Amino acid sequence: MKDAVDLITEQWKNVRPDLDPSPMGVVGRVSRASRLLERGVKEYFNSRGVEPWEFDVMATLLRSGPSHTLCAKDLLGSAMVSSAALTHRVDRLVERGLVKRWTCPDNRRQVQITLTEEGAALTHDLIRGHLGREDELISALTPEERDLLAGLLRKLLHSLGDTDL
Amino acid sequence: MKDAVDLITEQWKNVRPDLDPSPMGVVGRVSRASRLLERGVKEYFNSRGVEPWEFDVMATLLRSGPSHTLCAKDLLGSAMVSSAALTHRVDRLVERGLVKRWTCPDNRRQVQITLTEEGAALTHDLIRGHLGREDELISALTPEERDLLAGLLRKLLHSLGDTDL
DNA sequence: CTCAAACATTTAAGCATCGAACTGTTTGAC
DNA sequence: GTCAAACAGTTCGATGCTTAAATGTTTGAG
Repeated sequence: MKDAVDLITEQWKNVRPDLDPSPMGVVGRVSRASRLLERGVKEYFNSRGVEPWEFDVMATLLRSGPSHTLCAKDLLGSAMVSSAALTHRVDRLVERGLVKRWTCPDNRRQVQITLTEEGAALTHDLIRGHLGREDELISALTPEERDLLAGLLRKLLHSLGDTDL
Repeated sequence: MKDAVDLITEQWKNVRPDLDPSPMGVVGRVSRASRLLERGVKEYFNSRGVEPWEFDVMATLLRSGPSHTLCAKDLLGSAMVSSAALTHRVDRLVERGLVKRWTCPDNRRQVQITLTEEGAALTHDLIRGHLGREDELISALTPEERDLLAGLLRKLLHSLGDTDL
């Protein structure tokens, strides 16, 4: 069964027979799959009145430990966005009362961000449905295929220098 | 070898042992890989004074056939962006003299977009380096692994309704 | 001790995106 | 033939992102 990327690589072969378009077969599919998956994830969060990035920040705090607190720099590690974008995200979450921002007394350069009770409760409430939605989105793949796919991507991510923390 | 997503799923298992975070193992990795790959691709294009979306539009026209022409609707099919975004992209490319926009005489609702000589030459010039860069980005994977990965993603994309044309 | 460099975050300016409303064109049911 | 609905693009307003510059804090070389 052909997909959009097969059509694209075939077209390239016609136009530029001197080149091997196969790298697109991987990069293009990762990119397209990411967009479609993120679209599906966004649908779920929007149905719950939340933006995906709001969940991302809150989930990182919830996951981080019982204090539900991280400094901006550590939050930045998982977020894959610029520090300016993180400042903006935290601004919005503070406005919504989902996180608190406070200066660390030990190092007044650092800003600590803590999930409020409300933020923690909301995140706990969202995570089950979120995982359910993700499971739905990849339901075409068998458990073995999922593991295989995750394993290949892990190897790729490692080579690209992906690191948390 | 663990990656960032392994750490995230482990943290979830601690915080919510009642849930199975494994769908994140797939969705999270696709998303992170996509961001890192796109960052690498952007570096190449920026080094050549072009934005990735400029190349995307021009490459779609170049691939489409000898006339290097498509109407906006067809361009939209491959782009995975809104029609508003496409209008904006074409505006910018017209300003740079890389494409021409003209109303189809047969159906005056349709706008045709044609690559200029300069746009076609630039795209021909960019494609080799682009494929080289993509090949570099996935160089950690063997040819067999690339095929396997592409195959799994093709299956996933198909289930998500990805279609060109 | 001092002060320049390093560090952590915020502010500022500019851009690409989106959804929704709008303009102009074509189709087809009557 | 007429006119409402469908269609193809564009415009508008708002959002979130980026890079670069700015602010305030800490460190450490001398």
